[in-house]
Amino acid sequence: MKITIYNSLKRTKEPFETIEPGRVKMYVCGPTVYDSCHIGHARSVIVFDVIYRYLSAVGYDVTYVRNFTDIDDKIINRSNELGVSAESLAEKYIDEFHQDMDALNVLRPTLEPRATDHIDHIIRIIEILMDKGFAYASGGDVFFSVDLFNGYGKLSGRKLEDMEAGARIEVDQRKKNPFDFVLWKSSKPNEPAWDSPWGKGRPGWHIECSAMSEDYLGASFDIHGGGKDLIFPHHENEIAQSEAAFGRTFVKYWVHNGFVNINHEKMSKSLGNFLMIKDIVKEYHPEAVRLFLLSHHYRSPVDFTDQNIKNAAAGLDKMYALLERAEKYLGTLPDKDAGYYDEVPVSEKDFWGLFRDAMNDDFNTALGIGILYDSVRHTNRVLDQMPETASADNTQNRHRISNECLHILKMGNILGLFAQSPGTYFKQKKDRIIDQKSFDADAIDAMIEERRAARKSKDFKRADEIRDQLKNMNIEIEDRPDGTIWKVIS
RNA sequence: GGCGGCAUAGCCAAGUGGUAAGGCAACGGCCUGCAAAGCCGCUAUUCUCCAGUUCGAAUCUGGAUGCCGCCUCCA
Repeated sequence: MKITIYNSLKRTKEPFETIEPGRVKMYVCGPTVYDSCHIGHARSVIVFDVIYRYLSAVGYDVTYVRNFTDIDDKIINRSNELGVSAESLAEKYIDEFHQDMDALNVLRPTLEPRATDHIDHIIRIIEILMDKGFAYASGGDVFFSVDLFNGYGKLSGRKLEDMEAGARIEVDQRKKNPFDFVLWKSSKPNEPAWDSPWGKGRPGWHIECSAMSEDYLGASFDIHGGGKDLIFPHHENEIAQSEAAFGRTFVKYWVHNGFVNINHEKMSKSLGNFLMIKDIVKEYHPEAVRLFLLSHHYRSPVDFTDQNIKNAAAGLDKMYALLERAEKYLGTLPDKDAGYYDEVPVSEKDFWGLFRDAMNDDFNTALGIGILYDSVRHTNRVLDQMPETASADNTQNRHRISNECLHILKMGNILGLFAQSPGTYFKQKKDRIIDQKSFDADAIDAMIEERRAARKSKDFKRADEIRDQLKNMNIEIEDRPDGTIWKVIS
């Protein structure tokens, strides 16, 4: 089955055919680094991380570029407020971005260019646009003339004459058309500035992406992504600039992810309900955040609520519990890149194949996660039918379990799950809770030991008393063949 | 005003013409000293409403209602 992608430009799903066979060139708009990243950034980054992982996994040679916008009005304003240089402010938030994304188990893209490293290239493109008559200078600013670009509005489906110019912002009188946008912006004293043929200034927002994408991917490339809000004006303007300058189709597939709401409300400054990544990962496992976000189709809005994220966290526990069980049985889990044992009958369902079908259909991770749950349940069922430890069992059964785990690990690898060993996962989780709730782990272990002794001497009354005591402390115990474990009920 | 999206069980959520995935919760069973975990079963004759196309519609068309997003250098 071939991959289909929903193309925002055509408003329909299309078969995915790369410009160059076997190669994918992908550009995704990264953050403007003037503040910490919130859950919305996480979604966008994770969505494209999964697309990157998947395309790579199925054999494409993927060049993935994600930029940093490190010069912009917001950065300048913030740096003035804080009394630090724009450069050091950007540096700080680039570091923080990396910390957040590493925590979320996001792979680094092939390249992470910064706007300020591409000023020369930006100026060259503006010069091309001036030469071709698409741009005009006024004062120290340079504007792009939208009326001269045939096809302006094709991505966002807007017609210039239908839009309410200046409905919400004052129209700049120097513009020939209110929708003309700035390519080069003259600087005020003490603002970061670069020399240009039009005087000292800095690039406009949109032009940097045209420059950086052309630099690393060429004038035409396969996939351009970003949040839905970027469709207009950012991506519309990128198309206009790049196609006007280079005379070629800019991007083949436009991919846009939906928003994250918090308790049914849009995140906004006025509501003050921004959820920052660094705060979320203090409370929830980063992979639970991934599982939650990827449980919805990437184009749909998702609603971040306590209930929903807890649901995902419980699901992740269930998956890791199965992996722990299998690991105990096998001694060690198979490597995700290992081959299947083909001398044992493959399970009645090829879960990895089904997962691939789901991903091939416009990266339907929600459907894929359903298949992942299916395979977890199936593997639990198979394990139920086998002796508890591998020592008493035969090679064929071991290989069968190994194959099932391989399916699960491969799916997890695409979704960015199961980066930890089950042992580490559960230990970290427990340590974190002990730390947060100041539990005395030794005391709990002592109670469990006392209960074990009571059970051994058939004093079930005492054993149940201890269990009830623990339950009152929000601790639940589980008697396994090889001992009793405990966990905190959340 | 222009453009776009969404409405599926108590909750979350897949599903774009062939008879409703998956998760959570609830309930019944197996297992267990009893639990927990795991497994099995059960849980929407039906997909906001009305009309139409079709042998057949959650899926297509028209209309209604409700909710949401973009048109602000917000992912």
